[in-house]
This record gives sequence, structure tokens and C-alpha cells, in this order.
Amino acid sequence: MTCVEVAVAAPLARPLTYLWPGRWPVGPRPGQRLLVPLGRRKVTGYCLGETEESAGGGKLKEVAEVLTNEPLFSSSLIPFLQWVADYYHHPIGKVIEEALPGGLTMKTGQRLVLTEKGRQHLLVSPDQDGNDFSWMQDLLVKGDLPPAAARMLLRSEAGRKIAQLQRQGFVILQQELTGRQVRPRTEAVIRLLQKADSVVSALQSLKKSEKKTLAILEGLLAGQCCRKVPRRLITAEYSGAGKALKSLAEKGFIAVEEQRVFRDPFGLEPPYYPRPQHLMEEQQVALDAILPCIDEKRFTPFLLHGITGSGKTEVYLRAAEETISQGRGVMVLVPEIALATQLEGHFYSRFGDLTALLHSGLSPGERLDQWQRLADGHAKVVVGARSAVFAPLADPGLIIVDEEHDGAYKQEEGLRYQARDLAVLRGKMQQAVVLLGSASPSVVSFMHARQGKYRRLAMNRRVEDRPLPQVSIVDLKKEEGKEGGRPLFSPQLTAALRENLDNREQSLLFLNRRGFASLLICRDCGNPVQCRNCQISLTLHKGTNRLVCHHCGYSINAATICEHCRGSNLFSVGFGTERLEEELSTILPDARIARLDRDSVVKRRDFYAILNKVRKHEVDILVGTQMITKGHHFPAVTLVGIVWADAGLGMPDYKAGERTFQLLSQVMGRAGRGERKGRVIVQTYQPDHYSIRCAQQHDYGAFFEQEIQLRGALKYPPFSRLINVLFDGPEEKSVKLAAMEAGHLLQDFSRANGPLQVLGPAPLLRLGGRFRWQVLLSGASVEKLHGACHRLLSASPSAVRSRHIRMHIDVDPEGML
DNA sequence: AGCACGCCGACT
DNA sequence: GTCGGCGTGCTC
Repeated sequence: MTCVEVAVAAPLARPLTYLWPGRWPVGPRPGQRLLVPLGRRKVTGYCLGETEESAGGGKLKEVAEVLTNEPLFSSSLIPFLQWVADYYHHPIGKVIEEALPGGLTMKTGQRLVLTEKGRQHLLVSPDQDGNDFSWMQDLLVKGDLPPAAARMLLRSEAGRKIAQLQRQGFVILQQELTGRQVRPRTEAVIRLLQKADSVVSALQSLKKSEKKTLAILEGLLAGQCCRKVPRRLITAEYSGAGKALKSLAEKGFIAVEEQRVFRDPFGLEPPYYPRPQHLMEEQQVALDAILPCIDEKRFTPFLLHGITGSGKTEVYLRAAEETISQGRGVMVLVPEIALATQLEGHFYSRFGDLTALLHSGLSPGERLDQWQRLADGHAKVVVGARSAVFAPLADPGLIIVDEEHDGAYKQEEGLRYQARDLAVLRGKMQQAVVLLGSASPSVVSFMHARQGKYRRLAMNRRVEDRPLPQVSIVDLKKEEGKEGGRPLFSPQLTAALRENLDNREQSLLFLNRRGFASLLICRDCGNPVQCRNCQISLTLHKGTNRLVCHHCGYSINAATICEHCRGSNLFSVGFGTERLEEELSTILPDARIARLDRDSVVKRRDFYAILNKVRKHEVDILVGTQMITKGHHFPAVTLVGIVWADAGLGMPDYKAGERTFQLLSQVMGRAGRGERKGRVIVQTYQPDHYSIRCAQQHDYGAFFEQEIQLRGALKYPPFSRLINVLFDGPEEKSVKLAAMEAGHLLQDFSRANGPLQVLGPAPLLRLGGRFRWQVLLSGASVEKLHGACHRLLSASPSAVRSRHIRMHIDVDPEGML
């Protein structure tokens, strides 16, 4: 009797065992998507492999159906997925769902079908209650309601009525499969069956249009290695080809087939970067260390610590070449989610169609395409955002995490994983070389390098020995009271921008805040205008004339009144990129200004469009948020202005100093990457803060020493481990209660099982209409912390089960603390 | 998550 | 007496 282990799409910590029907001709394969019975319904499950019949035996259920015959991931990935589930205390089925491209889950739903008896009844005596049951009209007209609609109804008020109708035999609920299948897109391709000129007699019988079509087809085939041409290419050249192709197919010259279409996700113009002939010395040194480890197929983690412009990309590419020549796969993680980085262009340019892309900018269909090219081995290189750490490469030999310090690697919802950490783990499990690259590594990674867990490779020289930019600091405290100045535009910054403009050189202006003003305050009562769902001030966006919540997206018209006193005397406080842009156009009316932030970039194309304008020097000054730092370099930029460098230092977060240093270093790296020397002006209220001083001096070492001392003194990571237990719900009292209960439980655990600190419970800001509390655990031993979580999950506080409270466990939290 | 079971109060 | 609310526990 064959049994399979199946991770089901339900929040269960462990996989379930099912029988594999003996009548099926082929056995199970790990990675297959199945449909299995669970309780009274059927859900998607993922085959993890064969297993012995479990001890409980006897009453196992059978797998109902194979939904996807070709495995979506290889069995080599399963231990990794299981580890992730255990470490992050997340159900294994949910972990797999997180990993796979979306749109694949499926379950049984119920179609609401009106019986003949019911039809008669409704026609004769429509609902007398006078209630507005518009769905009944719908049902009467259409005869049935699809599962999605039926589900909504059953949950609403109408549920009772439906149950009643069901009892009377007027409607029935019919089981059926639901869930949106992402269908692989196909297109018609034309294959030439016989060379036209070899069949002269037949050729003469052809019509003019057919001859022309054949000529075009042959022309297109000439430039290609494969023997097929998409029909749309032919019709694009000759609009009359449609008919001709049909008749040619009938005459046996060509065949028309359907083929999976892989749309080019690289945007409008796939770039080309030539492969450099010579490497710089430091690049060579780094590769001399890395390549042997790739050849030995041994897990080796490297920290590639190279300043901006030191040529890390070429090191990645050469390492990837070596890995591919070994027949193994390459995984490249990049921080930004929806936007292109130059890195993916470089990989595509070097490896062409061996490259697959996985990021959230793809449509579900495109994502599935890319995923399957990896799963079936057609693609060997994957470039993607954090979730690409789950990519189905059967045998990754090299895993690259670019900008490893970037906060975007941490997912802050659902499965709260750290993709950089998982990349290292996956490398360890699959004997891969791991390259963590950064100009300003995370404190944790650098610590690992210092302790010898990672091998550190330093690259301190820039291409063509370009000097690092000159950085001057402007103390905003001293500038504030001065006459004639505008806030946040010191005379130094204004003068430098003017000078750059006169010299026809480009400038970058960085401020990590979107919008026009960060809040509106009531002049009468002093209250700020807040989001109705979140405990957050609304940001004024002048372009759209709206007040927007940067957390949940809720927005209202900017012409509003104070909710507390009904006063209409509101004044705006604070600065965002939008205001920066506006003020700038007053100070420098002749400058061409562009803005790059989440508001000006909705789609990938907008991003490219703005970058192209800058590259073509149609822009003198680019204003922007973090977005301007992401991996693009503008050779003509010679001045970088950082408008408010300490903006992030006020956050109640042990990582604030680290983040500020990293952000500043990264922005500064944008200056002077061309032939001309760059300079940077940093405006700040805290000119003596070590994060800002060390960034000014381009001194990572000094920053690290300061930071690590602070962390040691306060017992923060890497000197301890943290787990945050979060509670949220629609009602303050019960959320607090749940957190308190959990707090006590954890205190008890700590007393019984050894040292472990329980901080809190503490309230958090209300977000999305939900009240939030947290209990923070810290301790030296990860095992103890995980033990505490297990205890918490098994003895789930009663307050969590009831009253719509959700509990989330955030292992290695990075957010606000 | 979804679904059944079972225990309580509010009605015909 | 039943209907339907919600808390509790299970799903191979």
C-alpha cells in the first residue's frame, strides 16, 4: 500500500498522510500538486514524498486527484521548506503556498442551484418579507449561482434564508472545484514542413499571397536556430498572411501548432553589457577565493564587502559562469520588489534565455512561466526578489544576495522570513557557495565574518580609481534661524545646486519621505489629522490634492476640517519629496526637475522612463526617496544633496543607526561615478551622530565598532536573539487580554526553563483599524526561544481563539521595536 | 481556514 | 419545545 505525505493548504503544522490509489498506473512524485479530502471538503496539497503507512493506520483517506503532474519543485527543496516551517512557526502548507507562484490553490466550493420545484415556488410566491433579496432575482434568472457568489451569500444574512430554501427542497448546493487556475498562455506557431523551392511543381500552383507568406516565413526562420515562428510575427509583416497560412497548412507546406508563450519580462529594451576582457586586481583576488569553492561544490559563505563602484557585479557574473559550466544553477536575490535593477539586465545580457525572473512586477501568468522554466530545468539562472529564495532550482551551486543589508529581504507579513538568512541556509543544505554582497554590510553579517563564519572579501577600490566623493556636513540647527532661507535648503546646498546647474552637471536630491507635508495640524485645538483606520498622521499630497495614509492607503480630500473641533484652520508641517520639488522650482526656476518615488512611479515603465530622461540629460535635478539609490548609476551626477540625514534616527528601533549609516553610504555612492569628481552635501540636525560622521568619512570599520559596542551594552542582536509575538484584533480590551495571558505564560516558561527575557506586553500603534499589542522575547539561546513559542502555540491563550484575535510570531524581527 | 459539534439564551 | 448564536476542537 503506497502512502504519501501531503502538505495541505490549511494551517496545520505537520503534513498529513494519504493513500495513493493502487489503481493509478504511476506512483507519486514529490512536488506534485494534488487534490486531497480534508474533513468534508477537498483542498490542494503538495506531495512531499512516499512514506510508510503511519502507526495510526487503518483509516487513511485516498488522494482524490493529481492537479499538476509535473513537479513544481524538486525533492531537494523539501527539507528546506520543512525547516522554514519549523523555524518561523508557520504551517508547512502555507510555507509552500508562499513559495509557489500564486493562483495555484484550489478547493471545493458549492454552486447554488435552483430546483424546478424552487422555480415554481419563486414564480408563484416571490419573497413576501419585503426584504431586498436581489440575489434571488439573480438566481431565478440564471438558474444557479457560481461558488464564489454562493460563498458570499452563505456567510451573509442570506445564509439563513438559503438554509431554509434548502430544507424545502427549492435549492440544492452542488459540490464543485473552484479556485482560479492560471492557464499557461499559448500562441500559434508556424513550422515549415518542406522547403518550398524543393517542390517546384507545387510551388507553381501557389497563389501570390501564399508565395509572399512563405518568403516571409523563410526569412524569419533564417535568423533563428529553431524551426518555428510565431504567427503574430508573420501577420505583423504582412497583414494578409492569415488566410494564406491556413491554405498553406491544408496543402501540407506548413504546420500550425500551439506553443507555450514566454513573454519577455525584461521590459522594453533588453540591455546589452559587453563582457569585460580584463578584471581589476581586487576582482581577481575575490574570484581566486570563490571559484575553487564552486568547483569543489562545497557550502562556503562569503561576505563580499565592496564599496559602490568597485565592480561586484562582474564578480557575481564570473562566479555564475563557473557555476553554470559545472551544470549547476545560480540564484540571484535583489532587494527591490517591483522595480528593475541593473543587475537583472547584466545577468540577462550575459546568460540570455538561461535567465528567469521572479519578482512581483510580473503578472500571475508570467510568474508561472518563469517558475516552470526553472522547475523543468530550461532556465538555470534566476534573478528575483526575496521570494525567489524558494525558486525551484534543483541544484543551485551559487546563491548571490546583492545588497544583503537591505531591509526589503525581511517579509513583514504572513510568513515573516528573512530571505538573506534563508539564502545562507539553502546554500548550506544544497552545498552551494553563497555570496553576500554589500558596500555597507549588516552588523550581523559583518559580525559573522569577524567570527569566521563567513569569509570576508574586501573590495576597496573603485573602477578606474575614481576617488570617493567629498562629503561636507551642514548643521541645520545653525541654519534654522537665518533670514531669507527656506526650510531644509541651506545656503550651502542652494549654492551648490546653482553652481552645478550653471556647469550643466546633474544633481541628486535625497529625502526619504514622500508627499508634500507629513501632517496637517489644527490651529485651534492642536490635533493632527489622522487616518480613520490607523494611528498615523495623514500625509498631504498636493499633486492629487489628497491626504493619504502611507500605511493603509486610505485617503480623503485635502480640503478637510478638524475632526475634533470642526475647525477649518489647518496648517501643514514637515517635508516630503513633493514639496522639495516645488520649492526647488522656485529657487532654481530654470532647472529641469524630475521626481522619483512611489507616487511618480506606478509601473515599471514609469521608472524606466524617468531613468532614461536622467540618462539623456533631459533632467538637471532628480529628487527622490530610497528609490534613487537602487542599483542605478548616473555617470553625469556630480552632486548629491541629502536633505535631512537624521530623519530616521528618531525611530524607536535598535537598528535606526545601522539603517541611517547604510542609507547615507548608499546615496553618497551615487555621486561622481563618471569621469568628473563628485561631492555630497549632508544636512542634519545631529552632525555629531556616529552614523552620520562615519558615513561622511566613508569609514565602515569605525561605524561597526561604535555600533557593536552599543549592541553589546544593550544586549541587542547579534548578542542576543529576538522573537516578537504580535497580537491584533478589532477591539482594544481583548487584544490586551490576549497579550497579557501570553505574557504570563511566557514568564512561567522562562522561570521553569531558564533565562529568557520577556518584554511587555506593550501596545503598538493601531493599524488598518486593528489594535495591536506585542510581547518581545529575547535570549541568548535560540532553542529556548523556540521552545517558548511551541509552548505558546500548544497552550494557545484562550483569548486568542475567541474574539477575532490573531497571533503572529515574528522570528528575528527587524521592524520597529 | 473551514466545518461540525455542542452548549447556552430567545423565540414560535 | 426548537432556532441559531458562538466557543471548541479536528482535519490523514
